[in-house]
Amino acid sequence: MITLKKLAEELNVSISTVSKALNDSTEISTETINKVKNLAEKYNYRPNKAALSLKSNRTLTIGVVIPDILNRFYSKVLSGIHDSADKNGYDVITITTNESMLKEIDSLQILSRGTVDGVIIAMSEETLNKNDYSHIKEFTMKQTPIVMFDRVTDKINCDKVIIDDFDAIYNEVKSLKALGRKKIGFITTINDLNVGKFRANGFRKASFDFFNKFDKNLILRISKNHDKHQEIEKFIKKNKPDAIISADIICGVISINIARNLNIKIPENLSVVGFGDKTISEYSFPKLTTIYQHGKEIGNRSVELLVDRMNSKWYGLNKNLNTYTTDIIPTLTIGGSSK
Amino acid sequence: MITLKKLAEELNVSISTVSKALNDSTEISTETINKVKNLAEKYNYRPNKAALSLKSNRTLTIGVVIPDILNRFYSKVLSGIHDSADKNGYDVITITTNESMLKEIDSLQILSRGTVDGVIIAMSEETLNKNDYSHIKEFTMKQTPIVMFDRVTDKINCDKVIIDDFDAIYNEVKSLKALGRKKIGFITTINDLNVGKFRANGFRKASFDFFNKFDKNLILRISKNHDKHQEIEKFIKKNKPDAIISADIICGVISINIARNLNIKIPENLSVVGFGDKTISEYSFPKLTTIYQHGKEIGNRSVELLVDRMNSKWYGLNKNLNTYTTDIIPTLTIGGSSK
DNA sequence: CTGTTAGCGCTTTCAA
DNA sequence: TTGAAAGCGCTAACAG
Repeated sequence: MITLKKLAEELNVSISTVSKALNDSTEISTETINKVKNLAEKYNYRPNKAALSLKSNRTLTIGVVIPDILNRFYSKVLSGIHDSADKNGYDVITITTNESMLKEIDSLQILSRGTVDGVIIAMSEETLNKNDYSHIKEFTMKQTPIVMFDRVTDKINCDKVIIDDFDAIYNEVKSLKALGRKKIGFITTINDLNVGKFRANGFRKASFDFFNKFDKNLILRISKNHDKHQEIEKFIKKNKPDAIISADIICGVISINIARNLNIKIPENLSVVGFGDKTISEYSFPKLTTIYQHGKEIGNRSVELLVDRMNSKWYGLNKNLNTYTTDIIPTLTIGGSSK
Repeated sequence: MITLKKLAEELNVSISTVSKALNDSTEISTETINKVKNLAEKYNYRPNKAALSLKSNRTLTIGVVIPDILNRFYSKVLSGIHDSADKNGYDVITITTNESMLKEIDSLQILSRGTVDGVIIAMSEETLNKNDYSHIKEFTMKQTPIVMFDRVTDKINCDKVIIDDFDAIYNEVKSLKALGRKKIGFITTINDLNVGKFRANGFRKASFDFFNKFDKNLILRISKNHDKHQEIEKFIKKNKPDAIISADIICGVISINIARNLNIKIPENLSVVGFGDKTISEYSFPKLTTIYQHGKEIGNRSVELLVDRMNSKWYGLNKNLNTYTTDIIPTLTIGGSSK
C-alpha cells in the first residue's frame, strides 16, 4: 500500500506537505501541489481508510442488520440502502440475523466497535416474540445513530421507517374474502402519529366493498400503554374471527401465539396476515405474500434519516436535534394514501 | 466510545497494562487481569476496529462486488458469502455495480483503500462486453487477494469459482426443444481443467435423449488462444442454429452481438441461453431462467478460497502459494456430475 | 510556503 | 509484574 510517507520520501518533502498538497491546501505552492498530485496519480495513491477513521472518528460506513437477505422485501430495502448510501459517500456493511436474537445482539456488538457511523436495522422475529429490546436500547445509549425499519417497536426512541399502505390492506381483505374467509379482524396500534390510519381506512373501505358492511368491533385499536397480549386475547375470544390482518408485525406474531394457546388451529380456522414481510404470512393459509411496492424507497428513506442524524451529530447539533426529532419524527410514513 | 486509555485512567495503570491484561498476557498478574476485565465488562469495552486494522494491517473485512443484489442468483451467493464470512470472523462490505463498468472500477478503487483484506467479484456485463479487464488486472497487482465467481475471464490470474452443472444444461436443451427449437448449438471454452466438460456431457446426453442424435458439429469448443469472436461467427454462419447454449456468459454475450451484426433476429430466429445468470436469459425467447441450485455453495467456496489466500499472505506463505495456485486451482468447479 | 509535532486507539518491544 | 515509547497512516495546530 502506497502511503503519504512514501510519496514524501520520494519527493523529499515532509509528510504534512504531501497531505496538505493532496487536500489542496492554500498553504502549499501550486508547483508543489502539482508535483505531489502527479506522483500520487502515478502510484494511484488512496488514503488509508483505517487511518482516516481513526483520525476523524468517522468511518463513512453504515451498518445494516436484517433478518434475511434472501427475503425479497429485505433485499429490495437493502438495494435502496445501497443506492442512497453510495450517493452519500457511505460504504455499507451488512449482517443477517436469520431471525435470531442472539445473532442480532452479536451484530450490534460487532458494529459497536467504531466500525460504522450509523445503523439501519429490522429486528429479528425472535426479538419481537420475546419482546425484549434491551440490546437495542443499550445500543442507543452509545453515540451511534440508529434507524429502524419495518420491524419496529415503540419501546425504542429513534427514527423509524415503516410502510402504511392503503392499497395493500385493501387487497389483503379482497384476497381473504376470495379464499372464503368471512369474518376478518383488523388489529392496529395507535400512536401519536396515527400510524396505521391509512391502513385502517383501507380496511374499512374494503369491508364495505367486499362485505357490504363494516363492523366497528372487528377493528382492534391498541393504545400505546395497553397490554397487547391481553387486548388481542380478549378480541379473539369475543369476535372469533376466521382471519386477522395485523397492521404491524408484532401484533401479528402475538396473535398467532395467542391463537395457538387458545387451541385455535392455524391456518385451518384462522388466517393471520401480518403487514410486515414474509415471516408472518408463512403462518397464514393459504400463504399470502404481502407485496411491497416500497422496498427501495424504505431503504432510501432510512439512509436519508440516518445521514441527517449522523451529520447533526458530526456538526455538533445533537443537543438541538435529539429532543427535537424524538418527538417529531420518530416514525416516518411511506406510501400512505388517503383515497 | 470507551477506550483503553479511559480504562487505564480509571484503574490508575498504564495503557499497555490494560492492553496486555485484556489479551491475557502472562506478563500481567491475575489480580490485575481480573480488575481490568471487570471494568472492561462493566463499560462493555470493544477494541476500536480502525485502530486495530491500522496497527495490524488487517481489516477482517471482505469486499463483495456484484452486478445486482436483486438478482436471485447473486443474492443467494451473497447469502452464502455472509454465512461463511461470519464463520471465519469477517465482516462483509458489499457494492453493486448495476452492470456498469465504471461503477465496477469505482468499487475496486473504494476497496483499494485498506478497507478490506480481500475481494470477491462477479464482473459487470459491460466489462464482459468491452472485454476490458485492465482495472481488475491493476487490482491484482496490489496485495489484496481477489476471487472471481460466475462472471470470470481467463485473462485474469486468480482463484475462480464457477458452476459446471450437467443437469442444468440437460434441462436447458429439454426446454428449448419444448419451445420448438430444432437445431441447438453449444459453445464452450476449453481450458486446462476441462471446465465445461460436464456441461458438454449434459448437452450430448440431452441431444441423444431429445433429438435421437448428436451432431458433433453443433458443439463449438474454443481454445484458450483462439479468437472467440471469429470462431463464434464462423460457427453461426456455418450451422445456422436456432438456439445457442453458451457454457459461459462471455460467449453468450458475444454470440448475441455477432448474431445482431449478422442481422439474425433475436429472439425470433435465434435463442441465446447463457449459462450464467439472468442477464443473458433476458435476451432469449421465451425468457429462460437458468435455475441455480448452487448459489449458496458458490458463496461459501468463494469465501473459503479467499480466506485461504488471505491467510497465506498473512502468514507469509505467498511465495509458495502464488505460483502453486495459479496453476493448480485457477478455477474451482462446483456441482459437476458425470452421470 | 514548508516542516515539526502531537495524537486518534491499539500492540509490542524494551526498560525498569 | 508494570510502564514508557514507538509506530501503524493520517490531519492539523503551531513554528519556522
